[in-house]
Amino acid sequence: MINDLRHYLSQLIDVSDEEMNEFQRMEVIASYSKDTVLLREGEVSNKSYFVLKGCLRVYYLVDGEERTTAFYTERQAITPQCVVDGKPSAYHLVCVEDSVLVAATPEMENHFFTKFPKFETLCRVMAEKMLAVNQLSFDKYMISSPEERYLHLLETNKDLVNRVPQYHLASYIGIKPESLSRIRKRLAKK
Amino acid sequence: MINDLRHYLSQLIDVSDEEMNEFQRMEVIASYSKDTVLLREGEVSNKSYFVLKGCLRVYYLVDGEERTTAFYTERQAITPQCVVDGKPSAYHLVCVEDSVLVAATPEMENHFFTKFPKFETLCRVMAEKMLAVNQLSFDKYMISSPEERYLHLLETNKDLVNRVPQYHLASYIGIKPESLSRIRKRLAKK
DNA sequence: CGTATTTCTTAACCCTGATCAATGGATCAG
DNA sequence: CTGATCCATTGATCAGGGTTAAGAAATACG
Repeated sequence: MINDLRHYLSQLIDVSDEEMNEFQRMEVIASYSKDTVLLREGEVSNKSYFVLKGCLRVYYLVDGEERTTAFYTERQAITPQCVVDGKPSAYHLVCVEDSVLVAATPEMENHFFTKFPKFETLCRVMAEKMLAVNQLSFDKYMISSPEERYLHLLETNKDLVNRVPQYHLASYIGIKPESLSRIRKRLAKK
Repeated sequence: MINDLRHYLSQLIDVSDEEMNEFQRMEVIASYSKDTVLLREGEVSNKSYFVLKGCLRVYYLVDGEERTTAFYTERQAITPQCVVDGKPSAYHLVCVEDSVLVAATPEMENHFFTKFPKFETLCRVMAEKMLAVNQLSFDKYMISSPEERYLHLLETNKDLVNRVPQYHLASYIGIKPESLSRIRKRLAKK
């Protein structure tokens, strides 16, 4: 899997053997089986993740009900809010599939940034891009109806639709599984 | 206003006269009157903004109707997506009030980062924080009803409720002005 | 295989926000 | 002061998602 990481990074910047060896030494890559809980509501973790393989899901517990707000698949990164502010996490982070992840703490990152400064520039640029992308997704969500959100998912993320159960997707687009069923039926008639 | 900026920055890092003078030289601070359009849908701008005073609004045009997705007030920053990806902007950015803003291009930022590297670390950390905050707002929006969103606004951003017209707020929480009126009426009865 | 469990679909009825239309208040220009 | 415009409110009716309950389909597992 380290080669997947190298391949991904090499598309963004030049990476040396030395740098990749440092990744190896820090033992940041690990496998997690399906349903592994990476972060529980109320916990304070210091781990950020980058998905090399698999799929993660973020959900909140609202009146005992799971409300999914995000999925993370290959080449996506998540730094839980508790890593940034040190407060108990408001949500759960779990593996929807068997997954291979890069897991790093801020300390490990700083160690790495000091040794290889260009990675800090990379991370700043990536964070800015992710912020812009996230803002855009947020906007799209706000200006769309559930039906439009489902169609948008089909267009831009068909992969995800096939990988996760529909009741998770329903939650993700802000409705109940029954309603997603109805929407699918409506759309099929056209 | 440069002193407001200095005061803000000094809460985060040590700032020297030399650094503030560089800000002056770059002429990044400017005033904009109410209703000024900072960015139009379809345009490609290279300007990022930081609000020293006033209020900005982001909106999309959906079927000829304005759909507000964000407000930015004092000490908030916005890097429009077009600055990051160079594609035409999907939204409009306008001043809701007379505003004083820091406006910078990526070139100006890089110039500054090269001269004063600690600002790059500051910006990376801020981008990461903003990403976490934005993700959290997104989540909150997703798991809330319009009524809950309005109550949440009152709790966390009463200031904004008093500064912008209700039909903008209604759009922001995803409903029509008439519905916000009804929600307010419902709530008043309790 | 066959059974259990999980996931998806359907139906009836309810509730909230959308739509359309009208009204009243506030603000502003002349 | 007087329209004109903008904004907030109200009412009637409509559409779409929520709720509840049942059953069908798919999947897992002994």
